[in-house]
Order: sequence, then C-alpha cells, then structure tokens
Amino acid sequence: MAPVLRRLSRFASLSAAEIELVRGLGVHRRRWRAGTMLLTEGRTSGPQFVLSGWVCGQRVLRDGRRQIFDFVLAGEGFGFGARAETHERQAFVTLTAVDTVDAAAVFEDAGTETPSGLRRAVRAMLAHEDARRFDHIVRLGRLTAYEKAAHFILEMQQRSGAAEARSFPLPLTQETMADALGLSVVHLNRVLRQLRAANLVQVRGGVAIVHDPKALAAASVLPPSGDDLAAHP
Amino acid sequence: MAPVLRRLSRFASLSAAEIELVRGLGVHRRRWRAGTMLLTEGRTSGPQFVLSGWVCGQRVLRDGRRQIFDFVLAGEGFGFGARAETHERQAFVTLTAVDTVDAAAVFEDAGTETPSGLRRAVRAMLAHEDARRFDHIVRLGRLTAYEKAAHFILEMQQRSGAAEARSFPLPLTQETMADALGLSVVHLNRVLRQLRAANLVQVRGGVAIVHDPKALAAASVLPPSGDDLAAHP
DNA sequence: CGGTTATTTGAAATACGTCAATTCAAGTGG
DNA sequence: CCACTTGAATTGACGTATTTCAAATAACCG
Repeated sequence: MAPVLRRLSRFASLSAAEIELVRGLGVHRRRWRAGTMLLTEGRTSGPQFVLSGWVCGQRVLRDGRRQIFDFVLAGEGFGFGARAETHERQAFVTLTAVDTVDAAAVFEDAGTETPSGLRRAVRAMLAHEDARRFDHIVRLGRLTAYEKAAHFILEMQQRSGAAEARSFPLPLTQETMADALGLSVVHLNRVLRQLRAANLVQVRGGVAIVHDPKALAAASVLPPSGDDLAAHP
Repeated sequence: MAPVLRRLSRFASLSAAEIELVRGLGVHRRRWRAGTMLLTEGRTSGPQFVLSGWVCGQRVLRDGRRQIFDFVLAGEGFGFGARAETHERQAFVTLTAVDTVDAAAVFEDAGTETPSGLRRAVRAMLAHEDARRFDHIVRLGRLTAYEKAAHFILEMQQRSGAAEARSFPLPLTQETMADALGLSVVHLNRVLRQLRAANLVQVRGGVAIVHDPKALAAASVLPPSGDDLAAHP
C-alpha cells in the first residue's frame, strides 16, 4: 500500500490509525492484466485504489474513435465521486498489468465527527482531478499538437511524484497518448520527434527524460495544475 | 425566481417550504451587464443562481486564446461545488445582461437530517454539469467541426427546457460558440452554413430553429447528456 | 527465432486557421 | 428619417496543421 500512502500524504497528513486502515486494505488485493475493463460505462461499482500499473478513464464512440479523459497512476484511485452519474459516462480500462484494492472502507467513518485526514486527502485528490479536467479541456480546445504534447508530459512528470527527477516512467503507447490528446498517432509521433529534436524531452521505452524543464514548461503554455502542490499546509 | 424553480423541479421535487425558501432568494437580486466578470479565476465567492441572461465559465491564455468550459442558462447556477479548487481554474463572465441572486441560503440546512429535495436537486444539477463536461471533452478531442456544432446545438436545445420545441433562444455570438468548441470564428461560420444548407438547423438573430431533429442527432454522433432526463423518479 | 505489436517515415489529401474584405444588422445622434 | 458608427456575420483566397494511407523498420514476447 506504500504508493497509496505516499500519494495521500501529499494531500493531507494521516493519523497512525488511518495509516493502519489503509494498510489493511492491502489484504484484498486483485490483479488484472492489460486491457481489462474495470468499470464499464453505466455500471456502478465501488471506489478502488491502484497499487501498481496504469489505468485510464475513456469513452469509445460507435465508429471506434476513442477519447481518454484521464489516467490513474499507482497510488491514485478511481470510482470515487459520490455522484454515480459522474462515472456513468466513462469506462475505466487497464493499460498495463494492474493491482487494485477496494477503497470503500475509507468512507466507512463518513458519519463521524470532523473530517478525518483520510477523507480530506481523498477529497483533495478528487479536487485535483477536477482541476486537471479543466486543463484537459483547454489543452484539447486551444493548444496546438506541439503544446499538447509538451503540457501532457509536464503533467505526467509532476504526477509521477518526484517533480525534480529528470526521468520518470511513462509506459504509454503513442496511440494511448494520442487518444488522450485528441491527435492521430502519426502526428503525435512527429510532434514527439520535434520535442526530441529541440532537446526538450525524450520519450522511449516507457520512460520520459526531460532535458530542458524550463523550455518544456514554456512550450506547454499552460501551467499544469498541481504546480502549487509542493506540500500540504 | 420562476426559472430557477422550474429547473430545479426537473431534478427533484421540492416541498412547499423549499419553494418558499427559493422564492425568498429573489429579494437580493443583482443585475449585471454583458461582459462583466462575476467570478475571477482564483478568487472564491458564494454560489449564485442566474435568473435571466447567459453566463459562461472560461479561461483565457496569456496570448489571448480563450476556452469556454460551459454556459450557465437562466435558472441554472454557478460557483457551487464544495471544493473551491474546482472554481479556481475558471472565471465566470456574463455574455448578456444578467440577473443573479445569492444561492448560499440553499445550503444553510446542510447540517440537518435527510437530504432535502432542494439539496438533492442542486446535487443532481451539479452531476449533470459534470456529465456535460465529459461530453465536452469528447467533443473537443474527437469530433469534427461539423459534428461539434451539431452536438452543441442539440445540447443547448435540451437544456433550453422544451426539448420538443423546434426553436429556442441561443443568444451567443459565433465567436463565443467558436471559443466553446475550440474552432475559429470563420470556420464555425462555414460549418453553420453547412448545417443550414443541409436543412438541419438554422441559427440567426439569437434564435436556433431545428428543422430536422433526427438528422441533427445523427450528425452529432454523441447522444448529449441529459437525454434521459425526461423527469425525476 | 518467428510473429505480433509499436514506432517511424514519406507522400498526398483534407480539415481547419489566418488574413482581408464585404455585407448585414442594429443602434445613435443629428 | 437619414447619415454615420459599430459590432457581428459572411465570403474568398490562401497558408498551415493535422489526418489519412501505405509501407518500412524497430521493439517486444512467447
């Protein structure tokens, strides 16, 4: 459960009891392989944490066009959201082999007194998710392909934990990234080549290496949400 | 307050007391003229209902590019959302002359027992808003300009209340619509002309006239959210 | 190693944006 | 009622971004 604890702690500090509670979730761990539908559009199921691997929320049109809404990294969760309708319109699919645990227990103290650190952390995580969705909209609507790619990589770098690190895991196929950014695979490939040629960033073999963070930020136009998430108050 | 009551009633039935409460909000009515910033990015203020006129939530990039996230029609509200962060990333701007009232009172019974009809209605309205945002993402990322325009008009028709009506008010400039759909004004204009030529729909003088609802729905690829919102259970 | 899936590249088509000008609609003040 | 503005809608010509089609590597996996 380490990835979950690490990430939740970035949003709010947890009590010892809460840490134990989260650790306890690890018992009911489930493993899925790449390409599995975890949560179908329309169907409702419980909230889950992802321990390892990558998941995405997406929608597929009748003619095969696909739009990815967001990714779920190790330590993050999905299927939260009190309102079921929010999830009625997206399906969650594993992009790699994935380990998940049921996260429903996190809300079992819902009736109790002050908002627990745990619930505050989850709420902050959801708020952060919302903020990203707004960025995503601007990105899709008003950025060029080059800017989209730059912004996306920057966002992923920040979410990957070590914002300082030059290199971080990005095990997504170009097709997947293209479907997130509203581009064709071929064009994304060309844009990535441009970014590489300009010596901003390099994506290869499931790993991204940022050579020029400053220039990359400049190229992405939008300051990615969570920039301000240095530490919780 | 009639527009607000009408809209809330579509989501949940209100008790007589609740109807009175909402009516009471009308006392503190405020009028704004077109082009006013009601809620700036980053600043937090209370929730509000729009009695008349049109508002949009948007973001403007440094270089002037604008992306509109959503519109607020008469009877709808904005600035809700428990999490302030959600609104930290968008500004609300009036597109026409607008009347608003403070909606904070709606939440004053927050501590009480079962979810009131009022709160259920507002929550449903927010859920609906979320669902639309997902549609918006797909629209921006994966629909062609022609499909975008068709889908947008269809969405507006449904939100305008009378889903049956052939004609409904759509007092938006083409520039505004273009900024919502991630298109240039010129191209949107051409696409609207195509829709008119194909005899699907006509937008002129702030009014949209749907000539062929079936064909329009077919052209919009996505079934707009709220299709299923015939009446509450 | 062979078979499959991802990445990369080229050439051609098309969708969409930009620039610039014209028309149209709706005031506004004389 | 008529110039005269002003902002929006419309159109043409042209440039560019992005997609599509097709094929050739390159990486991965059993």
